[in-house]
Amino acid sequence: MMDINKLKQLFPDLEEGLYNEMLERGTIKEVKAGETLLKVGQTIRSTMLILSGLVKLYREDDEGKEFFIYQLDAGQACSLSMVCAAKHKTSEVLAKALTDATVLSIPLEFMDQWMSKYKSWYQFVITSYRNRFEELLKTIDAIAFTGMDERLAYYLEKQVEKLGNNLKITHQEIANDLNSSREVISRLLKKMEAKGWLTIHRNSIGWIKKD
Amino acid sequence: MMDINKLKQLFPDLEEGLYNEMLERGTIKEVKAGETLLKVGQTIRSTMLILSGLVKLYREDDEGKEFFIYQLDAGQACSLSMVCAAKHKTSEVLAKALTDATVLSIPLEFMDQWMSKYKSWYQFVITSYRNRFEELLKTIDAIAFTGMDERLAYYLEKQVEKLGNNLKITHQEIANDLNSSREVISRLLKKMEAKGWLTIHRNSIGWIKKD
DNA sequence: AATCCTGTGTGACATATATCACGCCGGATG
DNA sequence: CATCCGGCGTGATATATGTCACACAGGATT
Repeated sequence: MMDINKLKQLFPDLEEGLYNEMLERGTIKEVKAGETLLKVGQTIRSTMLILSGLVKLYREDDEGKEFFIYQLDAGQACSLSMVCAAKHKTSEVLAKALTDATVLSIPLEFMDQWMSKYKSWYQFVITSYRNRFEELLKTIDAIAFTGMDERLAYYLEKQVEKLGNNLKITHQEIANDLNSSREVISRLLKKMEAKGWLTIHRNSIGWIKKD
Repeated sequence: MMDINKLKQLFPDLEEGLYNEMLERGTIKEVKAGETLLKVGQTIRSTMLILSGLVKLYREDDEGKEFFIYQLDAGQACSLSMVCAAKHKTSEVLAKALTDATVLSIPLEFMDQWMSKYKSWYQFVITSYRNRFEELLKTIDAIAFTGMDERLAYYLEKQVEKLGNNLKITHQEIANDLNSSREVISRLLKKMEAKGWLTIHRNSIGWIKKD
């Protein structure tokens, strides 16, 4: 159950009244691992705050290929859904639950209200935006400046940070996230294993590299 | 000379008092084409609003290679410099004037003040952020999903939009912006010329393609 | 045990892009 | 005019990555 204290832990530094209003106005949704929270093109009617679990965000191309851009932890929010100056904006990204997750869904109409009513809210929104922005820049660095090998290493490191050093993931899934192909990923993983960075198992990867 | 009416034209929908304060607090700076406005790692002490000209934003890698991410027109602002919850943040991007430009430089201390004082200001900041964010996503699409040919076309189209259909630019400059090499760009341009999309001249490119 | 199915390994090949080497051209400068 | 230099064209080649074909292994199902 979600009470105000948990909310405070997850989203510190907000105003008292805001916590109450969040609980009052929002609805809690449970999603299972693998489920889609938000599709590209879907009209955004509410904003989502992550209470537990991990949510992965993807960019999609015309043919439906999915490119992983970043993921959201508990205590974070989908920045894009928090600001809709023009109502009926549609989503630019695809959001999927990586693990089972709980999200607090708040109808958009409160966004504008809270922006002016709670100073702490717009600060939250703005720092949220800024942080996501910086992640995007890092993502761009990875694609623009480095090869698949470094991108893969960066990807795995991020996953390990969040999920611990025994990743339950297939080579194919990694390939999809990086918009590459299974064979390429397999070969690169092989090289990394040879360097002693990790161990390859069926359906999982054991991470060893310390730095 | 910058008066309040020009300011209103460039940045519509702000509050009366804000325009006055902008002129009062800000300093106007003139920069020549090619000059650097902001270096990576430089501490941000003020925010910049573009009054005239075009400013290009780059991401830099360790070896100093510059990757073009987007550009700012008159009436836009460097989003990253507008929010500095933590003071003494350093810049994540490199900003260079593409043409001669005029910018309004406003010390950071006013940012927080204005955020709470002027509703229109934080709306401006937020929509600014959102727009830049969407541009970043498009940039990611271009690198992640498409080849050099499409990226080049996209790049040229954007330039033409802002600068008209006679671009004064060298192949080398394009290559730098796209983190590619001159030869590749030259060859691709050749193909596009063959398709009748443009004409190649020394130091310039004439754009023909309508859509 | 025999069969399937999914994940993985691997070689051969295609393609895009980067890099190198060199030559050419045209405008600027002496 | 002669020279130089920056911008451009072009072939040869290297490398990274994507693609195809197929083999294999291990767990699950029958």
